[in-house]
Amino acid sequence: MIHIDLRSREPIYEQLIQNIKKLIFSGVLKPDEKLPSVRELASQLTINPNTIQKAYKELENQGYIYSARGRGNFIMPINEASKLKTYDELVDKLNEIIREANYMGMSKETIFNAINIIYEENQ
Amino acid sequence: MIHIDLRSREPIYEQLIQNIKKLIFSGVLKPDEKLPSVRELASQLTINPNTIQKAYKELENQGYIYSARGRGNFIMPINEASKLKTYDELVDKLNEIIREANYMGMSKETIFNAINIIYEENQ
Amino acid sequence: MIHIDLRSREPIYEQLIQNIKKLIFSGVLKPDEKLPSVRELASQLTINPNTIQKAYKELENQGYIYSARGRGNFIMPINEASKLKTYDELVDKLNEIIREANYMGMSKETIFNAINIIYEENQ
Amino acid sequence: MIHIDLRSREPIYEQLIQNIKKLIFSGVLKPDEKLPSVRELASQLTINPNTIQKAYKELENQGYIYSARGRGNFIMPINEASKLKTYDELVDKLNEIIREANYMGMSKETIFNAINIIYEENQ
DNA sequence: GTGGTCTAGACCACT
DNA sequence: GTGGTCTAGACCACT
Repeated sequence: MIHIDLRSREPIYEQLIQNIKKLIFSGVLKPDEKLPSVRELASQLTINPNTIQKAYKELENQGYIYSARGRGNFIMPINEASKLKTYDELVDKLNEIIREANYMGMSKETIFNAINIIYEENQ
Repeated sequence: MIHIDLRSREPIYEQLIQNIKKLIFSGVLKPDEKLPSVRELASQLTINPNTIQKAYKELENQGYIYSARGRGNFIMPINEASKLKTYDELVDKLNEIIREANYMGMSKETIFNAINIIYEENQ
Repeated sequence: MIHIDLRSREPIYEQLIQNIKKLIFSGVLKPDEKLPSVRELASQLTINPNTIQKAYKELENQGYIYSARGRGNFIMPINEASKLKTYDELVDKLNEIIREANYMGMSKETIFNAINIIYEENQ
Repeated sequence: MIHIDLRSREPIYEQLIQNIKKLIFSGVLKPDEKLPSVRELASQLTINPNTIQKAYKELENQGYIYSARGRGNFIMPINEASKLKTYDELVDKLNEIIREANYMGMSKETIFNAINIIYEENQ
């Protein structure tokens, strides 16, 4: 489920973060579900436990998981308020993308087409 | 022209990068135009020159400016190759946004509405 | 009574701890009074029970509440010893605050003014 | 200048953070001054470089220092806006302290006396 | 030289 | 068993 490219210039812990986020967003990992323990995932991926720990810590800082000492790491459930916060953040990111797309000469249609294709792929 | 919110939790050099990108995207800064020197901008904004340097360096890495030793930093002109590269990168970013939006329960319509509003604001 | 800002960057369990402390300090929660059960408060606030548990555990570690297995969590009564301990801890915290205030160029008067205003607000 | 108690329950990296903050607040470390390199401080204190790195990273997150790859870590200069931000944060902390002091039965005079003594000690 | 990432392996606190 | 901290030592990117 988790794929790490050890030859990539992207740090392993960053790849781990992106992988786990995808699993959360796609619903593979559900709210309050327990993540593999640091050691377990480390041996599964043949990656050092410290690197897993670093990724989990960062996911905790970003609000995607929570950790309970002696019990493990768990997926943070979403609620209405966190939805609003995320909506604001996503709109900010969309704004940046659209400004850059405009500068690069892409039309509004190009952007809408791209998004339509993404929605079809994600279905 | 550049507004830095020193009370924000966003690092100053990140804010600088975003500010300069906005000036590039909006056409205030034109291809091959010279940016203020590190020292000049530092004294203007009463910010540490090292912070300006860090922002310029990152903008150079991202391909938005180029530096000419002894002459200064300049806006990188766009060409077809950079357009294609940027298009691919923007689609990747859109993909991430849409995955997270889906997870947060936002409909396709919500996203399209947000984008329409952004286009109206940017006009 | 308890207000959680889910959009804040402050972790929810930290906000919970601060909220419950306020209720203790203001006398709303009295010594030996029973706190809502973990499940009860979780459903009231539509927050994950694990988060409530984490906050209760930390309040217990800090000496503000005690837990009686099978009966629930209760407000810890204060005694002379805990007063002395708290006094020393508060003086340590004040010391840190004053050192940072000095560094930031705030005068002694600024600090005393701030404290006077706080006392008026808390009346 | 930096004193670490290896037998303390407080993690070494936390002690390091507090020590460096004190050096900043007392003016021993000045704005834009270079901190000892990770390796240098590690060998000075006979502590592992990773632990120093962790402390420096956290100080960077908290806005007290900034890091420049290949050059070192430096003290973040203060400015008017960061003063305002800090003022707000310190008032929040004072508020918490005063609420707890009230609860513990300490009078306003007790608090003011404590602060006066702290100011005399810091002179 | 310097920060950033990573491995291998250990011990502690807490459940 | 599990997360958190720490040591010892290595390699890479950047200045």
